[in-house]
Amino acid sequence: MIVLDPGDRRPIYAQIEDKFTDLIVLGVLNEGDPLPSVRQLAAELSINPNTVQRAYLDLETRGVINSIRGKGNYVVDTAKIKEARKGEILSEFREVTKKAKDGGISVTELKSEIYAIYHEKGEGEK
Amino acid sequence: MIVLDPGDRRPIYAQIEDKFTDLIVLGVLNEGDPLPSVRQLAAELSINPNTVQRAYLDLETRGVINSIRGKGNYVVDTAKIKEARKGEILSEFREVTKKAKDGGISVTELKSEIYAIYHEKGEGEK
Amino acid sequence: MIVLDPGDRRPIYAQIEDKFTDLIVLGVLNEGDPLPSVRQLAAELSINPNTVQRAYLDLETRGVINSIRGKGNYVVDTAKIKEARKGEILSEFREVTKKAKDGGISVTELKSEIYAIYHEKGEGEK
Amino acid sequence: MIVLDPGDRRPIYAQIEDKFTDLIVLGVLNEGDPLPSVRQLAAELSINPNTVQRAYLDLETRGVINSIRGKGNYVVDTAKIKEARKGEILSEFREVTKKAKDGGISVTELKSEIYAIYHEKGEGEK
DNA sequence: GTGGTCTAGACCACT
DNA sequence: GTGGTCTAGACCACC
Repeated sequence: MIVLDPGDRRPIYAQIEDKFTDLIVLGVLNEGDPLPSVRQLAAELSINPNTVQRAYLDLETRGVINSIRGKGNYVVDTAKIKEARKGEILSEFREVTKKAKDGGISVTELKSEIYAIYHEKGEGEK
Repeated sequence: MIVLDPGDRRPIYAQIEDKFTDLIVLGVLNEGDPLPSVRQLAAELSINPNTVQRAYLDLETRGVINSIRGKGNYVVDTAKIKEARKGEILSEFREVTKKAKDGGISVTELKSEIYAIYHEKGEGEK
Repeated sequence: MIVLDPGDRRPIYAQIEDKFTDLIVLGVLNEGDPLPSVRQLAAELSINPNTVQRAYLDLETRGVINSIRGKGNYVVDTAKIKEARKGEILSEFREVTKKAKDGGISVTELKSEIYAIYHEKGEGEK
Repeated sequence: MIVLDPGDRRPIYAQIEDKFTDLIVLGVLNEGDPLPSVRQLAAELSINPNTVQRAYLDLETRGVINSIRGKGNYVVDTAKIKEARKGEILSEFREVTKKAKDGGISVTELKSEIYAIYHEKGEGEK
């Protein structure tokens, strides 16, 4: 369900957090769904349970999941997450577009990139 | 000439490197132009000279500048830099566009963002 | 009769204990009154019978109820409970008042809060 | 500067967080002031550096302090903290006052407690 | 020197 | 079984 990218320079816990928010945004995980247990996910990824714990703690702080002692971790609030995520992406998009403008990249070039991505047939990757 | 953003979580040396490549891409710095001396820049930004040193060292490794012992640091090779930078930006742009697609953002929305950025009146600074 | 608050971070057994002492302090439950059976309450709240058992055990240890094998659990000693509870509340009250003082909250502000609470029309529930 | 209460049932990291926010509310720590380094505080309290780290991380997440790699942790935003703290205290105060009302404690009794606390001479404790 | 991440292993509280 | 806290000790990145 979750796969780590060893090439990714970000901390492991951050990758885990992102993967789960992705799963929520994509609609794979829905309100009330349980996350894998701390120990189980740690075993699956062969990392330390503390690292998973930390990721889950962050997710709880951000209001993405609800941790219940002795029971498990459950998704909450998918709507808010999706909205927040959309805002983040748009702000990133604006930033990189500004850089593109400064770097002398033309509007047509950007639009053709968008076209390519939104109309690609096979999902080839992942 | 260079301003640090304390809110930026990236290491200071990385910020410095980026600022200088930005200045090159924007055409403010051109082939042969001198960079401020390590000590002077360190004093200006009130940071440790080691940090500036490291940034300059990285820039030299990447072939952006040329360090001459006892003389100073000089810009080289603006063309290659500009090309490389353009590639980086485009790859970033593709990545964020993919995320936007997954996040359910429409093509029209992206295009309107691009329009807004490319047609905004120059607002002097930042 | 008893309702659990999932938002409450305290352990379920503690919530159950508190609810029953509340019912006693409020005069809903009186000396000799029976508590619901372990199994019945567990079913009602859809929680594990062990959790209810633990709550009842604690209440017995504190001398609030009397467990009779094969018969049930009965309230004892309402007077002592009420006194003890009053002491607890006052000590909590003192503590938070001290914090209020340190936090720069004025006496008038506190008194107006008290006034509001003691004179509010009963708002049925919650 | 910071003292732990072994009798306190709350986790150590939570105690540390509270102590520092207290110091801010009381005006002992002000905007820009540095906190003790992770290792130093850990040594002082003879606890594990990880525990201090966790406390500082939480404080940073809550926007109370600013962690700068290789430099230290610095207080930010004292005004917002003080306001938030005041709100928390008032809400606690309301809650315990309601309990007092339900427990049959009179308004006069509460007011006399307030008087005693706000007018005590020697600060005896801490 | 500083903060940040991770592992290994232990113990506790709760269901 | 579950999540939560803590220790000990290591290594990295940054200043």
